[in-house]
Amino acid sequence: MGWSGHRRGGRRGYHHGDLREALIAAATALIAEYGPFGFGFVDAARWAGVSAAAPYRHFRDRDELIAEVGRRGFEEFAAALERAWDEGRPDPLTALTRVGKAYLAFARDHRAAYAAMFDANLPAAAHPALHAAGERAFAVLTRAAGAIAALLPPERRPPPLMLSLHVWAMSHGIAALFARTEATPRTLPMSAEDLLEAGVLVYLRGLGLGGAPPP
Amino acid sequence: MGWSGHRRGGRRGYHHGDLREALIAAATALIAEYGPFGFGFVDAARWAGVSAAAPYRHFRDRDELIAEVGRRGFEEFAAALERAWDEGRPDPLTALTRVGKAYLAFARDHRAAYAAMFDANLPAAAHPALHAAGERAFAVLTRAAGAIAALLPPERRPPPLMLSLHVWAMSHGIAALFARTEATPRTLPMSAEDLLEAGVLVYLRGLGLGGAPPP
DNA sequence: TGTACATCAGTGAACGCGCGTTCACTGATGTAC
DNA sequence: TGTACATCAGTGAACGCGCGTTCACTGATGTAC
Repeated sequence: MGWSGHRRGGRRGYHHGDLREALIAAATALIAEYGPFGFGFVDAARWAGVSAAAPYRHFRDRDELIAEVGRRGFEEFAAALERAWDEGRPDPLTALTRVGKAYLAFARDHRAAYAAMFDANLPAAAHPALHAAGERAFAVLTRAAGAIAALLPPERRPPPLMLSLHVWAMSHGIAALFARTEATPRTLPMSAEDLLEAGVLVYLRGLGLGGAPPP
Repeated sequence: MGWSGHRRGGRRGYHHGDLREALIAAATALIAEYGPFGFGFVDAARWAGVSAAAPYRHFRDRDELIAEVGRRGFEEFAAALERAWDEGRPDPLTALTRVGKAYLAFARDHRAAYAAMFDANLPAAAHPALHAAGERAFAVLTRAAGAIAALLPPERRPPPLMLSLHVWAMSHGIAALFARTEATPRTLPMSAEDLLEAGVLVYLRGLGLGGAPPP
């Protein structure tokens, strides 16, 4: 995956073969362990088994490396949400619930990418590719929101953008507060997934979707 | 506020007078500017105008200083939410809307504290006072959620804890994604405050509160 | 197929820097008498 | 009221350390002929 060269396995000689990829893998591993601020260029080089000067052949600085981890993260994230949405099959509400689970699964399984995407706080202006990828991922959500909104008669139809912002905010809030177990050993009455699913369902019901209030 | 001594104004002689407070102020200023990972013990000392060794008289290390900023943040946060809730006057829905605004206002006006509270990721076990203060702040939300839930007939009443987790998650999500303007110059169709208010109202309507779906 | 050459990824030594931490000290403060 | 003394907050010098960055270099690779 993403491995373009003819070399296989580890380092073979004076040249690395695919140091760029190795550095991205290093950053991913190190961010997952120490957070986006807890690692450095030298770490990444050491992890990849090259000298401290080598990374400069591939990245201007640390931020550019983090930005690349985040950019790829957003691409994968968009693909995962897209897959979960599956064009709204079998119906938009079921599909949106699946998207929520995919969101949390991504945050949990790609901690480094998620941190690079949302915690690293890289200025959009300095990292346009990162920002553009973020927009693409968000667009998937907004498209889903459009399909949900279309279930309602036009006069009660909310702006899809608002809907997607709400879903995104609740997803991110739950991911940030509860799904990354490490620091907050808060005892939840339910799993993060169930909490998000319940929240989104209540919200959709508030829009007039999915039946009457609970019995 | 919190100034217990008889000294006023700045440094006067060999002894600082209230270095502990000065270091907390320094950390607050520095975290607001560089984030919880972007400053160090030496910075804080310099900011407070003392030698690099002085902070050790008051804090074991950097984390303990951050934890104290976070602990105080949670105390203030709890007080601000409590004030906004105002025992649910004039009615719980109006009061909860006020709490939402207070939440975002706090995140914006106390960036350093908010970051120390939610981004610094200090292990709860190592910082029990911080964790306890966090619980107290969360308890305010849960109390409000109880009053909201009590508006519903028992057979349709959701667990207050779930309700408060949902409100908290959406508030934190919006604060993290949109209210801290710096990194994400996303153009919102409305203010973060209005977005949160709308989200919470839709959610409450989904619970069966606050009237029918919009016209 | 072989050879000379250009390219450029990675080296390793070197640097300045600022951080965290320690230590014996110093001098301001409060208190006992 | 004055004096001697204990306390301890803050000093400043010193240290080791690892980071980021630069530089002239080296040697592996691919390619032109």
